[in-house]
Amino acid sequence: MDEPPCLGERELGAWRALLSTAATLNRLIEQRLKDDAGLSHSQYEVLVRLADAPGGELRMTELAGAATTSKSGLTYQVAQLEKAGLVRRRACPEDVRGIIASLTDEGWAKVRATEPGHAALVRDLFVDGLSRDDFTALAGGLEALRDLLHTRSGDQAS
Amino acid sequence: MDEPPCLGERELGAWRALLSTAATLNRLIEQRLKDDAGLSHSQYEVLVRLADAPGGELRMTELAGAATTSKSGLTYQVAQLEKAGLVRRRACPEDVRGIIASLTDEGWAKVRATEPGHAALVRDLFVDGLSRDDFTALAGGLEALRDLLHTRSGDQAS
DNA sequence: TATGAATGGTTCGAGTTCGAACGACTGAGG
DNA sequence: CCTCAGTCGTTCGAACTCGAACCATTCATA
Repeated sequence: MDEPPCLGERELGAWRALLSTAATLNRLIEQRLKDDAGLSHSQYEVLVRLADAPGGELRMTELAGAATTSKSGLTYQVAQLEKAGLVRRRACPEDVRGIIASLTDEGWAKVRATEPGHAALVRDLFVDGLSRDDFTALAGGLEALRDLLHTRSGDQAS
Repeated sequence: MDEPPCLGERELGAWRALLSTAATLNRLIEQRLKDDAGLSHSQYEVLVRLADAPGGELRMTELAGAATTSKSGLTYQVAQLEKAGLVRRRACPEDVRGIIASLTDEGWAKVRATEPGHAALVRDLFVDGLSRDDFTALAGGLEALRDLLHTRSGDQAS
């Protein structure tokens, strides 16, 4: 009944499954994206976040907060995207420190062109592998975990 | 009834939750491991795989197959671990090409010293966040997905 | 035995990632 | 008006990652 000092079979298996699944999925997605659109996964994520935002623009901090990358990593990726002509950067009117990243026309076009193939692959690899019920359960668990971790991440302050 | 060309709310949410959860979890684990033991997450994974294997040794290929990293990445990490004195490499008696990586005494000690704290953190962040039933469902889904992807990954041959 | 395909592991170069340190700016409290 | 803590985004150096190219060796087949 008492908690063992280390993880049991069950927990360890689930943990490894999470790591392994995420890694493999990431690798396959990355490859497809590279072949189809010449984008890395993180670059594509940035583009999609922008496309989802009103007006296709977002401040760097908001972008970094939602993303899977660090502040400095975001700076790098946005610079790459700007070099590629997919994103433009401009000053934020309300705060001189702020920088707003916004999609160019070319950026919009790239997102529209890339999204269907990407979505199809995600569906193929991730969604269609499980029964409807299993998928629902998985989705629920993941979202609960994400929310939990999100609150946990912001708790460093005294 | 027909599948939409793009992912629905439901699927997209789950997909992002998976990416976000894995990334955050990885970051927190990495940090703890670095502070506690001076190891990166991938290094720790290599050590644990070895500790799980009979005799604390495994051939490079077997190690790479199970791990979340590529062949060349593994070479690099094992070299780091060897420099740190935690792992030794020796020739494989049955196949001159092969290399066997094995834990040193110091490697065993490191694993034993690090595991409890690591396990506690995984339990805290990953396992204890969900109810027993939710966790079981999540684990089942993840393991099914991993197996599916594993077969899918080996299908490149004609 | 010879030959060609496949495997095991390393090396190499380019790209990506992170955290720490930084300069610029804001906003609250005296 | 000052000052001082906190925020915004960038820069920097070091570490990590990957795929492709590469030898050495094995295995299958003739």
